[in-house]
Amino acid sequence: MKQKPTLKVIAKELDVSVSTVSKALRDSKEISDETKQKVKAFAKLYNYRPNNIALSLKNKKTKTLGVIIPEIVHHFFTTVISGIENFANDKGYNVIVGLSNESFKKEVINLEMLANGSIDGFIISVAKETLSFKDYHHLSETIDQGIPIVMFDRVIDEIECDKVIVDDIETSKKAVQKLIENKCQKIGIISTKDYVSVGRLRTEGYKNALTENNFTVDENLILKIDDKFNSDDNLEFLEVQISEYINNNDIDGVFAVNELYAITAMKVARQKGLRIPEDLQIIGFTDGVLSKHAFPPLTTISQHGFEMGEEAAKLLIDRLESVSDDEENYITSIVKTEIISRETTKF
Amino acid sequence: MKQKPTLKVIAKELDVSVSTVSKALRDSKEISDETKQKVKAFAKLYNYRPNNIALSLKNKKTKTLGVIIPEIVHHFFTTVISGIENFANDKGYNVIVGLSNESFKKEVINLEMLANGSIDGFIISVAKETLSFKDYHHLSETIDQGIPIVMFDRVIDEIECDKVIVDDIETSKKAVQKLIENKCQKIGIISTKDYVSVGRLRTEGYKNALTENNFTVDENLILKIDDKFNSDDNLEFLEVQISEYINNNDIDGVFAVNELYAITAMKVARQKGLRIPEDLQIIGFTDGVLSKHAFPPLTTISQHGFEMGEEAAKLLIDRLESVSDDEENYITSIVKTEIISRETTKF
DNA sequence: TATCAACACGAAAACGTTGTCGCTGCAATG
DNA sequence: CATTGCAGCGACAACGTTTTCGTGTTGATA
Repeated sequence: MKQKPTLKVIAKELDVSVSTVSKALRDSKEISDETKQKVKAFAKLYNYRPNNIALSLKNKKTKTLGVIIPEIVHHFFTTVISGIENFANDKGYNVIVGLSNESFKKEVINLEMLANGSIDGFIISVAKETLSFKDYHHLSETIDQGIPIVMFDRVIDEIECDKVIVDDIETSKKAVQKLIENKCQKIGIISTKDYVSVGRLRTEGYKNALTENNFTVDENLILKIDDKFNSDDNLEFLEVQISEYINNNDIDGVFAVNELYAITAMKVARQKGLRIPEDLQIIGFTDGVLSKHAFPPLTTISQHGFEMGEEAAKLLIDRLESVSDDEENYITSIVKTEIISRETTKF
Repeated sequence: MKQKPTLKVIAKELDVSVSTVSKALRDSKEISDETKQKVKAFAKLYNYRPNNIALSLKNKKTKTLGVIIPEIVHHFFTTVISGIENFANDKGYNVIVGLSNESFKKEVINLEMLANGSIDGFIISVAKETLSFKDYHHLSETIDQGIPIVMFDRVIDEIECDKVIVDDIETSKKAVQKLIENKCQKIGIISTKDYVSVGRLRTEGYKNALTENNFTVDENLILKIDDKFNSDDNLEFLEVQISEYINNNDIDGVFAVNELYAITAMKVARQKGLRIPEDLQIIGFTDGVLSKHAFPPLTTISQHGFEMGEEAAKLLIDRLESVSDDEENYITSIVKTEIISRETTKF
């Protein structure tokens, strides 16, 4: 087992000083070509790599981004991580991932665990529990300490920082508009409780589309699922709620606020003998594996998670590397969405 | 913006030495109760947290694990990460994620980027390209430098290190056995090229099951998909291959080496007018969202990714924290699999 | 009153790196 | 020959922390 060589051992071995070795490796003009050759050859031979930790300490920069998300077994979030990784790696940054599991406490712990010098900045999608508690002190304190945060998807209006979102209102309006154009008469929405910002906004877009087309908004057609935690754990509960909803309302079009809700709606509709899209047209949100491989393939809205991730990473790194330190000049970046028409809608 | 306080500023503020502050905070008995109170109160007030980087440099331990996987938009891998995170966090470790995108070069870069002191050890599932190139120098060199590696799922026999796998041969044998018991007469397998260890082993298990039941092994029934890269990029290609395969062989049972192959097989079978499971029974490998939400729900083998992740993290942390430094004493941990019977098999 | 332990604290080194500054010796200049 | 200039290198501080090893003061004991 070869131990990693340090400047010190190279220096001793070559009988020069540490500073000389350092300078030689960085091609300083203070050092003679002869010495440079010697040092570089030796360094190469022993596969010298500067110790990152020492550099971090000296530079007060870790070149590492902290990403905190509610769950990782989730297509959208992993797509975003991909985008973050892609951009960050290109810029020489590493990505360290923390999972909140939708829990406020775990989110706080994760933040504190990393905010002690381990990372230069955060990219966060906040936990549902945090949103429902409305307790954001950990976030504002982090920003206060000079560690920048970029929020994506689930953002908090009260906190000032860079944000990356889709235009939820406009997007869901487009989706409902499509349902209307497809001759749906009675259109429902399967959404989340209002404390989840995306759910609230998408419901708003749904309502807007209806009123603009002279449909009356029927609150009975608005289902707000209450799943505080990881949705995979209470699938039956979800199914029961959606089943009741579909049985009680003879809708012919439904907009679901995420993929899972849409797929579940398809499932219960099929059990009820409804044909898709003849009897019921469905549009989902977030284009993941499920939508693509569902039967029939689900018409859905693509959030372009990869681009969101890239954009979030770009905003964060820009802020980290900007010398001007212009706080309060925060950017909210809105990434475009797109309806992917597949087979759960007539057109 | 409050800057993070250091021991030095606390010391200056309280007019004591840095050592005194450090000792007071760590409850050293060298320090009087009075001073301790004073220091602790001040530290709390200014929300002092020891700088992790400085600690890492001093202790030569980062308390960070590097996880390198081929892709992250992938149910199995994210499940494993969940397990790793879960275990690692409990032990006070962070997890830094690197993506190889199935590329040898990116795997090497990721490894080098982290092996300079940023992490204490690696958990890796190697890229397909690495497996096909058979170039493992980056892995052996890392181990040589004293950085332990734990491999999972896709492992390399030639490299000595801790490993976490499922018993692929035995598991796929069980699956095929089930197909046989379900009265299938002509059973095929959709696998990968042989350089992917899991594909090779699962094919072996398939053959074993057949011969043990006095079936003849027909090489035409063995489809070895050649997808060197991210499988999502060439879905059509995949579909074409599987479609040809199913059209040319009138099989009534098929074992697919992963979820996507199984789902695609279902799709082309449906297009061909085959009923599932009446005309064709299908078993997949890796229980992900697709299997659960497919129509009909797919019978599949659960690899227990979460447990694999936990086990990998455990092996790595055990090795990191073991004082005895007993190299060569490597463990290969085999986690149990389980057949989840759903509706693509008769029983 | 002299000796000594106990107590409470400070100085300094170390982890690996970079950059500033200063020093030495040699060549070129007047 | 004396001065200057510069090439080439080393010493040292600094980043923030922990820990070892002093060191000075106090109070008690002989």
